[in-house]
Order: sequence, then C-alpha cells, then structure tokens
Amino acid sequence: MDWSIQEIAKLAGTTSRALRHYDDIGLLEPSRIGSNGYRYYDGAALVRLQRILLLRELGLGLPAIADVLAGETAETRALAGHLGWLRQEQDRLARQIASVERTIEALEGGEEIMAKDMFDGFDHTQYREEVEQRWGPEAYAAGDRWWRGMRDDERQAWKERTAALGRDWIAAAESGVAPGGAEAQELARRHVEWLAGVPGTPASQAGGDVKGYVIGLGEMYVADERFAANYGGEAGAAFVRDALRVYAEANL
Amino acid sequence: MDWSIQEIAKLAGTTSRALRHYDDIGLLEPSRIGSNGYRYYDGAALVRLQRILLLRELGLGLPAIADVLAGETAETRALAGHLGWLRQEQDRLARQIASVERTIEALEGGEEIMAKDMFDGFDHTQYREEVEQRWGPEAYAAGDRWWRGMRDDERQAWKERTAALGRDWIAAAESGVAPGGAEAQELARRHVEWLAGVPGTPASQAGGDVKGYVIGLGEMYVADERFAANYGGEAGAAFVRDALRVYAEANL
DNA sequence: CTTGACCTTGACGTTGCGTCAACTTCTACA
DNA sequence: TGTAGAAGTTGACGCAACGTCAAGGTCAAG
Repeated sequence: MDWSIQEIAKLAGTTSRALRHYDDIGLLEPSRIGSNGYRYYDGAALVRLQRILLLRELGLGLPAIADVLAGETAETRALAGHLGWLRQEQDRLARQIASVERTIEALEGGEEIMAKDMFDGFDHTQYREEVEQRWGPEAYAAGDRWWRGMRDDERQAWKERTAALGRDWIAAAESGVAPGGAEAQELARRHVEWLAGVPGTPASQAGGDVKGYVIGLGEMYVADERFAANYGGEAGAAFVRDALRVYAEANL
Repeated sequence: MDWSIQEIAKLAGTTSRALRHYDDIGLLEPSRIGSNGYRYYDGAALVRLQRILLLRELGLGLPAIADVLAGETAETRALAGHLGWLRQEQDRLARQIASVERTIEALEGGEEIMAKDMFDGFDHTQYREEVEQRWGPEAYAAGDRWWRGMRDDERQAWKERTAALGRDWIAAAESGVAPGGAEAQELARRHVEWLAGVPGTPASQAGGDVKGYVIGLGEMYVADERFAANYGGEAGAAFVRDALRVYAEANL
C-alpha cells in the first residue's frame, strides 16, 4: 500500500515540492519509482517524513535532520545544541528590539538620531570592523553589551562627561591656542582617558596599538562631519586631530 | 576630498563587497567613478552609508532602508512596522524554544516521542496543510497556541481522556462487536465529541465539512502505524475507521 | 621594471523550498 | 475511444545580503 506524492504530502502536511526537494538532497527517497517516473511512498517513508517534519518544526536544518535520522547524532544532543542557538537568537532579537524602541523614542522626542545621537556614548558600531579585526569579535560584543547594558542614569552621566569634553575642546579651539600647547595637550590626555572608559577600544585594553588608534580616531573626527559637529565643525575637529596626534606621538 | 572603496568601508565599518552590492542595487552609488573604473566616495556618501548601516543594524531590509532614505517612508513608521515583525519573531522563537525543551525532556524521560508522544494531545501539525487550506492560517495557529498554552494539569487531563478513548476502542475491537453496532457507534460519537475539543479541527467549528474530515481521519489511523498503534494496531485502527465511517455517514 | 596592494567585473554558494515553464501520463467522461 | 483536466516529471530562476574565489587591470613604491 503506497501513496502518490500528492497523497503523502497531504497526509504529512507538506507539499509535493518539498518532497521532491528531500529526494533531491537525499533526505527522503521514495520507496518506489514507477516506470513512468512517478514517485511512490510507503508507510516507512511516511514515518520518516513525519519525523523529518517534526524536527524541522523544531527549527533544525535539513542537514542536521539527516544526521539525526542517520543515527550519527543523538536526538537529544542535536536538540540541545539547537537550543543554544535558539537562545542566542532570542537574545539578539531582544537586544535589537530594545534598540529599535530606543531609536523610535528618540525620534519621537525630536532628537536628530542620525547626527547627534549616534555620537552619544561613542559610536561603537563605527569601529566594529576595526575592533573585531584587531581584538576579535568578543571585544566588539563586549562594548555593545556595555552600552546597551547601562542604566539610564549611567548613560546620562556618560553623555554629560562626553558633552563636557566636547565643549572644552570647542572652547580651546576657538581660543586660538596651539594644538601642541599645554591646554590642548591636557585635553588630549582627558580624551584618551575618556576613551579608556569604552570597552572595545584599544585604549581600554592592555597591549593594544593605542597610539595608532588615537591618531586614526582624530582623522575620523575630521573626515566625518557628524563627529566634526561635536567639536564645532571641521576646524574644531582638525584642532582635536592635531592635538591628539601630538599627544599620541609624545606619550603613547 | 574623497575616499577609495576600502577606505570608506573601514571608516564606516563595513566591507568593500557590501559597498559594491549597495551600488549594484542602487542603494548607494559612489560620488565619483574614476576613468579607471574605481569607485570614490565623498562625505555625503559617508553619511548616507552610515545611515544605511545604522538602519541595517536595527534589522531593516535593504529595500526598506531604500524607502526610508528616499523619504517615501517616515523613519518612525518604518521602524514601528519593523518592531512588530521583531516581536513576532521573538514570540515564535520563544514557542520554539519551549517546544524543543519539552521534546528534550520527553526524550530524556525515555518517552518515544516519535511514536506515542506525537499522538498525545492530537497531532495538529499533521493537518496543518489541510487546516490552513480550509480555514486559514489562523485556525492552525489557534490550535498550536491551544496546545502549547495549556497548563500541565490540563494537558494531563487531556491525555487521560485521549488514552481512555483509545483503551475503549481497543476493547471494543477485540470484543468482536460490529463497527456499525451500538457500542461502536457510541464510541464514534465520543470520538467526534473528543475531536470537537481540538481547536482547528472542523469538528470544533461551525460550517466545516465534519463528515469528510472524520472519514478521512479514520483512513489516517489505518495508514499511519503510529496512529494505528493507539488503537491496538492495524486491525484495531481498521475497526475505528469503519465505525467512524458508519457514524459519519449516518449522523454528520 | 617588478612586486605587492588595491581595484574591477563576473559568477557561484548559502537555506528551503515557491513558482513558473514545458512536456508526459493518468483518469474520467461523452 | 477521443479528449479534457488533473497530476506527474525534470529543469531553472528567485529570494537576502553579501562572502568568496577567479581572472585580470591599476597604482605606488623601491
């Protein structure tokens, strides 16, 4: 007693296309193939198909399902491993949701998220590539968790400290002092100190190329107008860049 | 002042490949293309790129991002819509996690999940295609939520009721009474009544083709040995099928 | 002039099928 | 028995967002 492809598809709650796919990848072959080329399935195939569909509904990939059905992997271990992945995904989603909510809130509050807010708390996404490349993905992830994991008041304090630093830079730049002068160099020191508070930056870790990082950062401030805006525009950013370079060359 | 593709990629924290992709799909074109074919980007492009990356990090798809940047869609609305999707995903994941956990638990408890447990509480996945086709996806989703949303004691009660029905069927089949006889017909009535307790089945809704459903169900019991096992094997299942058919023809 | 770094345009791979397209086979009815 | 319509077959493209070669031009430095 066997069924046609459509029949077994309905019995099991899937489609004939999926069954052909399973045949193609060798996950489930028909029990019999007619001389006309038609696929026919028997009870054993139905049972196997239902196990496949059950595991798939739990979110397992087809290769993983193949392993389980081949007996190469115990069901519990496959599922346990899968569970870890699911939990990670859930975590990621939760953080993403929080992030979107914060963004919407900010937008509704009239904040210019694309310019100012991106700088609030230091835009770590900015350096993701660089950070991951130099210190591994964990470093970036750590920084990300750090910022997202802060309480509102902590974030507020951080923002104020950041803003104060920005104000002082602008004042210095406008006062006409030299980037290499004592006042600017003190600001540069504070800037690096401030950077040290950001996990994921070399300044916060031992053994990193802090010097190159700080110099590159200065260039960024000039190159990116959104960053530049925090230092009073391009001229101010150039001042910061120069001061940081002098400081880095001399002290890092 | 502009940057090469690698430079801007590093500045913004992405890859040159992604930038070429964005160019290909028209999301972000270089501000200038050299006579050698090289792509060059200026400050405006950098800002646009960073907005793209920000939105992408929030999980938006590239087409959606294109809409936002084209001003065709307000940011808040795009994000709000996206938020809904994220929450749905989170929900789905949560249910899947619970499901996987239950399955692992069952496996560790030594239960033969693939045979017996699938029948516990009626395997609604079995009829997903059919259910969705006839009553829409909501019906299936409702049934799914129903089972997953039950408390343990509720599930237990349901299992016992199900088991009792199975025992009675087996006893009747073995006693040698006729499928069309009063005893078997009373069991059939109970069976349909029991079915009515399962959301998503036609028996639980008004206006469905209950008759065809019940008859088809009987066939299923015979065809699928796992179902058959609940009725004492193939012979028992055949008895159930015959009794259900007679009952359905006469009363539904 | 050579070497190496960087650029270009294809084009395939990824995940699990949905969805035509073009054609053959089976089933049922006049 | 001719034929329509349902169902079967094998390709092959599409999707999301790039990663990853491959093969070959361009540029800056020694």
